[in-house]
Amino acid sequence: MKTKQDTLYVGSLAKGLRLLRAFDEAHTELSLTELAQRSDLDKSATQRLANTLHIEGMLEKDPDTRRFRPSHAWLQMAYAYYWSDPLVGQAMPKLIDLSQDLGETVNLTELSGDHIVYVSRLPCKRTYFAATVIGRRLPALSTSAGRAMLATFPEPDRNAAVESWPIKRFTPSTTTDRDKIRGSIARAARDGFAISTGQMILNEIGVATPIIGHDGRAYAAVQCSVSAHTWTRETIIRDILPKLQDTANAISPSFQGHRGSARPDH
Amino acid sequence: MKTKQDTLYVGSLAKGLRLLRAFDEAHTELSLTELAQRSDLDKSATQRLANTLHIEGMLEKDPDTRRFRPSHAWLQMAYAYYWSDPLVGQAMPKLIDLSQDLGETVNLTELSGDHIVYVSRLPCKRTYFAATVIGRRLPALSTSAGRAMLATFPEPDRNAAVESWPIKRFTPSTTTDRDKIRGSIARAARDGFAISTGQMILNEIGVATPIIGHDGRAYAAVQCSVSAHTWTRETIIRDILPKLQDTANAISPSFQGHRGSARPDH
DNA sequence: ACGCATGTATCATATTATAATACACGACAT
DNA sequence: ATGTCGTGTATTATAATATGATACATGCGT
Repeated sequence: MKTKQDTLYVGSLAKGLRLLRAFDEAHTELSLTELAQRSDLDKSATQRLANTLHIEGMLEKDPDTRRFRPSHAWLQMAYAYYWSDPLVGQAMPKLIDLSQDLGETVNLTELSGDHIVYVSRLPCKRTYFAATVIGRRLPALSTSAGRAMLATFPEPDRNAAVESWPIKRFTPSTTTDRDKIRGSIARAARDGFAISTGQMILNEIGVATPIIGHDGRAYAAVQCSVSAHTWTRETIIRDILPKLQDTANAISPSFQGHRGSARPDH
Repeated sequence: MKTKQDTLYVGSLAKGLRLLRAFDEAHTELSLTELAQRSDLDKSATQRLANTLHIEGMLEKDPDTRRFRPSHAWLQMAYAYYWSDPLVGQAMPKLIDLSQDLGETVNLTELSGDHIVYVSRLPCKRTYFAATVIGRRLPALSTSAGRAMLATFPEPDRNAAVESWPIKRFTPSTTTDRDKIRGSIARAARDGFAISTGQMILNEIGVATPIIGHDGRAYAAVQCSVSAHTWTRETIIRDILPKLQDTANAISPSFQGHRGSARPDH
């Protein structure tokens, strides 16, 4: 759009990234023309860029169907990420203990702009695979983890987020009323944890506790997803919450600072 | 091997990818000059490309230290990968059951050229975090999973691999003798599973069973890593192996075909 | 056999990325 | 203070590079 502005901006690289972003849960393998459509590039550009990505091992190409797919290199990216994120190394052993102790699925999530990202996931009970895979992004306001984190922010920031951050309706019971969300976050600020019901999946309850950073704010949270068939708000608070909080608290002190999410603001 | 390759090769994109590849377990955050050195690009190119990657959200930049790091987008790549890999969706529920049943760490690995890649990982016991993170690549010949897969290949292919594929010494007890490896694979071909001891980490035993594809070959394996302090070859074969095999067999029939790993051969 | 959609290859053109340069800032040493 | 070094940043003129229109090839359906 405004590629013109900067001589420090390499358009070809950016276009190549657009090809990569064309793949998601609904588009797992793409033909050349689909790729072109989804990344809004003309056929020639797509051809050249996709070919380059293929040669460089970022895209696999089925010799028969001629369709492209993410390669194993995409997993290596996650590998590199894990090492680069100081929180992951600190948290993993404790999260493993927690999941063994609880016998329920435990997740580590981080704030990423106005979304949360599932950074690590320890599935225990059989659960919807789809629900939370590593790397999934969800609107922070619609998740227990996001609310637990936001609850640690000063009130002005909190309110600004509640007003402007995106919300997406996943189930009929997803909360879209921002006032209710504000209330939920206020309660989380008071209690130190957040619980949400059926926001993403029906009959799914999420409970999250914040991992507080050096500045008193949380940019990460420990989250636990359980079935509403076997758990209630009360039993969760009684049996899960204490251990969840212990884990989050055990991670917090050993974790100082958070990854600057600054974007260029030219 | 310069641009002369083709007019279908976009050098700028390839260079950008080299920047991404500069990050690994030993290089978790890089300054501009480090980035330039590691990707073998001059300062100007690095500046432009890194800036582009930053603007596009692929690299975070610490405003103070000016150093770059992988962003959350790197996790999203793994997310997209998971959806694109037909094996993952099939295997996950069964792997979860298995890990719950065994109470030991279970991994799903795939063959990627002459390496194996950890595609999914379900940690149970506290274990070295470093050992196996998602996305890690290891020389196939040095791993139980790699040998279990190779064992399903016709003998000529097997031998060619044993001769030419790379080996890396990780511990004093890593097997570097290719004849011994050939023997290990031959045994795996006979038994239908592979066991290796102390290849990656001392006092660590790996056992793997192949996930057989449509052509009788395995491009994936279910693997289990346990401590030599609590397990022996015999107890593993008695208590772990049957369940491991059941799981691999349960995945195999529902999984037809494998992702073509064809590279361009111009 | 035909049209249509898709993947592939080619090539002249100028848009685009390039790499040399100069500037700014902080660290450290004398 | 004053110097040098190592950085990160910004600005150019230059031509090399990516571009996209085009033509060719291939398969699929009717």
